[in-house]
Amino acid sequence: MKVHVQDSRPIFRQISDTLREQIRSGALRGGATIPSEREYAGQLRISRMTVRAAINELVQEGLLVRRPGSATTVAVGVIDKSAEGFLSFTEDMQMRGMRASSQLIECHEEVADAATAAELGLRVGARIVVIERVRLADGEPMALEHVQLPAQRFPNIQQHDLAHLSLYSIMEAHYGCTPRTSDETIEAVSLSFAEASALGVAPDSPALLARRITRDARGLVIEAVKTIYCGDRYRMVFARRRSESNRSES
Amino acid sequence: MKVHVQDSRPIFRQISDTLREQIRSGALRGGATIPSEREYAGQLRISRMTVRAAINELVQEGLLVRRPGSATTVAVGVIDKSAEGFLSFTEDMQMRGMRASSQLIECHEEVADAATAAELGLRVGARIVVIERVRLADGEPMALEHVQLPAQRFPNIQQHDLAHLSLYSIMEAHYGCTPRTSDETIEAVSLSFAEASALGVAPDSPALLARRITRDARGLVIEAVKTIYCGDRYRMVFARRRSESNRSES
DNA sequence: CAATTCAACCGGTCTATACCAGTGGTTCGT
DNA sequence: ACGAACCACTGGTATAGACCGGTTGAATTG
Repeated sequence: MKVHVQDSRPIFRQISDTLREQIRSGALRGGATIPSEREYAGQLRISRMTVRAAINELVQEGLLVRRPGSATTVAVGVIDKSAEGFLSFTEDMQMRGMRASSQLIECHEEVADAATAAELGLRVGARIVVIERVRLADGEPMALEHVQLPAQRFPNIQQHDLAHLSLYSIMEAHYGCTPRTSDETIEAVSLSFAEASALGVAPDSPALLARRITRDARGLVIEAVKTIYCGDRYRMVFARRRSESNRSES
Repeated sequence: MKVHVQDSRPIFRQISDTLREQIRSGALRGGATIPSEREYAGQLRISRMTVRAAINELVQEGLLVRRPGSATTVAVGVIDKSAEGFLSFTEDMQMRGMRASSQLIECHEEVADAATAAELGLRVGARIVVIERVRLADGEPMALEHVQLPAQRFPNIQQHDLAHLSLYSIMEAHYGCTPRTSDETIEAVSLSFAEASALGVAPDSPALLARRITRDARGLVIEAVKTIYCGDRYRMVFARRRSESNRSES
């Protein structure tokens, strides 16, 4: 392993990126012990604290496990980090190796009622954009999606290609808005006749109803989404991690 | 704020705990700016790096937001951390203010078939413990739970009070085993006649089927759980966070 | 040989210091 | 009045050293 001064990344990130790559690529197997912090420091001629910062990142991500008094090892059950956060439908399908697209059913501005305004953190009467789409995966109907956005935050968002682009990528590219946190609930429901016919399945089929409130880094609500996933076509995948009660220096 | 030498916690944890409490209690509102790192350091007569370690924890948890060149502020949309990890059924119900209990349907040892052995990371033929329970919340049937454990890791676990205790608390107290990561899938299904009658609802009712593989800190599988949640009684709650592409020193 | 001791090594915490790159307000010159 | 330069601040990164308590295996002792 080497560190380069001309690299724009900070040293500790160069190290963590290298280690991450070695783990992902399988060069470092699960359970393998990595060299000690002092060894890295001496080898690379950098401070031990810098090495620790690098290793901290990977411990954080669940890739490494520290054992005081003993060596640091590569975690065995590695969590797929992409499944840890939350994804837009487009991203979700991409991850499953499918192509996402949409049939636009509705897209208009309207005035927020009390409940919606509360959800989005707006004043009653503020304008919102409502987007309703059938979401397709490789051309097959997979879900019904109902999105509400604050109109002021995303002016003229209707003009973009809502049939093929990820909503999050549009937000990020054109409005400088990055989704950061979400509160989500999931329940099982039976499809109504209208929903079932839109998805091309039998009425009363079981389905997942997911509601999501998404916020950006400042804590502002950027969308309220209600998605109905076809029960026999969609399975939601999670990778979760308990925070250790015995936290470390972080 | 004060730090105490006689406190067994490390200094940086004393600080982060205090700050966490101030945020949770509302003494520090969302959006409020906290004193600078150098100010804390001077005030408490400790090193700035120690202050950083404390603040890092809270940034990590999404409670604080750093803004280089400017102040660190309390995050606005605060994620409920208890909903971020994964919970045992008992913990889940506790969080909702309900009392969890169980009706034990099955509890026996058996030999793992190929599929189960693979799930639990055991050799085919290894012994496993199977626990089947109806999970009740405040006395009402809420879910059907099917748990498989490696028998070797949890000898005589059948002896414990599986009707009232959290499985995780038993694991932790008697086997020194802490759940750390989980891979989970959730789908919508219709209840079979048997399942419906066990839960006391109509057949073909919609339900959530959750499958979970749980691992400890070493990456060893400690349980494989299949839970069927009654659709009209249970709603799954998540708080999720996207990792920022622009990571910090951590 | 078994039990104990001990030293080498591990990560965990903390200090004091240094310099950088941004941010935002003040001040100065036009 | 207004832009430019400056400066006092913020967090971000990195250094080199120190001490602690736990782990482990080898050396020593009974």
